[in-house]
Amino acid sequence: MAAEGSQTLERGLMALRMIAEERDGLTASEVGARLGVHRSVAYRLLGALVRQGFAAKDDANRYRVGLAFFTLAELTRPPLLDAARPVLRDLAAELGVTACLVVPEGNDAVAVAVVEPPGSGARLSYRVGNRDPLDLGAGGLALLAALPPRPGEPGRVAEVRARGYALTCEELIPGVFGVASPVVRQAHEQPAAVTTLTHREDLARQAVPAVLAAAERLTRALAAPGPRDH
Amino acid sequence: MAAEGSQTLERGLMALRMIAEERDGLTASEVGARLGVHRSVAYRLLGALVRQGFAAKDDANRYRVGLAFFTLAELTRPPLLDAARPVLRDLAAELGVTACLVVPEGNDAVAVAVVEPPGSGARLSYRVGNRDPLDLGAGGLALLAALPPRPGEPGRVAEVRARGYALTCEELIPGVFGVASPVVRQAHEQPAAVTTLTHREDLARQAVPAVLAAAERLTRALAAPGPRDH
DNA sequence: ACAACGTGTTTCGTTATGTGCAACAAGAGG
DNA sequence: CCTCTTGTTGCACATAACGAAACACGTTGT
Repeated sequence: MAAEGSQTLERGLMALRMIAEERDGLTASEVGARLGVHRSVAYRLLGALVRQGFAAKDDANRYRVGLAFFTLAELTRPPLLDAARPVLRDLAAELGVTACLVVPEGNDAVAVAVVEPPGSGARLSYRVGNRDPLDLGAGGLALLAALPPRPGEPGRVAEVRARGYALTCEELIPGVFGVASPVVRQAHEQPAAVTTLTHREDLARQAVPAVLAAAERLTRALAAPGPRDH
Repeated sequence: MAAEGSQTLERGLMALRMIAEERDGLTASEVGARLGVHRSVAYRLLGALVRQGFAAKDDANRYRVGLAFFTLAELTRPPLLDAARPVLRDLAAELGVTACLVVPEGNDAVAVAVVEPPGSGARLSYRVGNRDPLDLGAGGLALLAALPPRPGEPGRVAEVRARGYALTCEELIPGVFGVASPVVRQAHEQPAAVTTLTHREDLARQAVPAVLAAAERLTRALAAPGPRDH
């Protein structure tokens, strides 16, 4: 089940990920260095990305993601993301914590949306695309509770399933508390979970009702037929 | 300035675009047929896309876009798109027309967001990613009016610049009228334009004030510091 | 002023790499 | 039952990607 091959494609996709993750873009030399290949190779890879519209070259020869990337992403964007944004924003504003939406992939929980609280106070930053094991952390536990039972899942998942939320203390990151609640979806669809991060335990405990309400609100929003913007 | 090469990468990116544009995904054989290569080649290309997370294989061996694609798009998503969605939605609902946001690329106007009116009536459908020449159609003219003057731009651009909107009659598609107004942004930033499509001329003329208001609303929303969701 | 360095960019020979074909397994349909 | 199509994997060959070298250009430092 290996099916190796397509070295060039893989390197090109790595380059695409690199320029997407750097807000200021990258030069061909930098991409080559990170990829461990000669500058000229990176130059050609980036040229192909540009020709297909996935990257664009700056005035200063820095490469950033291109328009084709945005338009394709917009075409395939799941309604879940549009529905989640206002819910996360309100949650972050109400509690003053960082609010995320996570979905399962393999044995990980992946963050697909993150909203940090308004204002200039200290905040916990969590990036879209971050992944943590499903059996560690509030978000992953909430996902496990929404998924069909698996062999070897942690015992406390039953508790999360009964209560409707998960509260974890410093499980993933020292000094960080998490509160999460699953978003129920169609039986055949992948679940999701709303989760919040804070470094104060009292805030985490107070957050429980709001997180539960946010997950329910999102569940209802997905059940209702959303605006058709296709 | 040619810089050819990277055939494999280009084919892989084409495959990625294909599976993103088909809502139901594609099989390896279908991708191979459209690409003009052997099934086994498409199979290996798609395998590389899956390994990098840009594609995912269905239970029925159909390939769709993968999680890495969404997370990268979310990381690089311009604030313009988030700000535009409610504006376009209100505009579409108020007028009962299709509302779009377009940005310039090269000599084309590219649609980056489209909202169709609610309800089940007949609607003009326009897809994200569609591109039309800048000098044809209301959206393109509005962009030209917002861009620094170019040699050889159509004479009526001056008029659009003065009035603040463009109204075109069946310029791009027979029977379709367009109304557009530019969104003003920072001097060094790319302009955008709000545009609407309808097949009734009276609706188009009545739409002018609302389109102007929507473009102004979006301009103000971009000037204000948006919520930091990073 | 010059020199030394780091770019972007192109050309070129070599070799690794992707390609196409064939073959096998599995499933659907007739 | 047979047939057709699909997914999947070896294999030999030819292509296409690689890395080095070279050139032009702009910076930086001396």
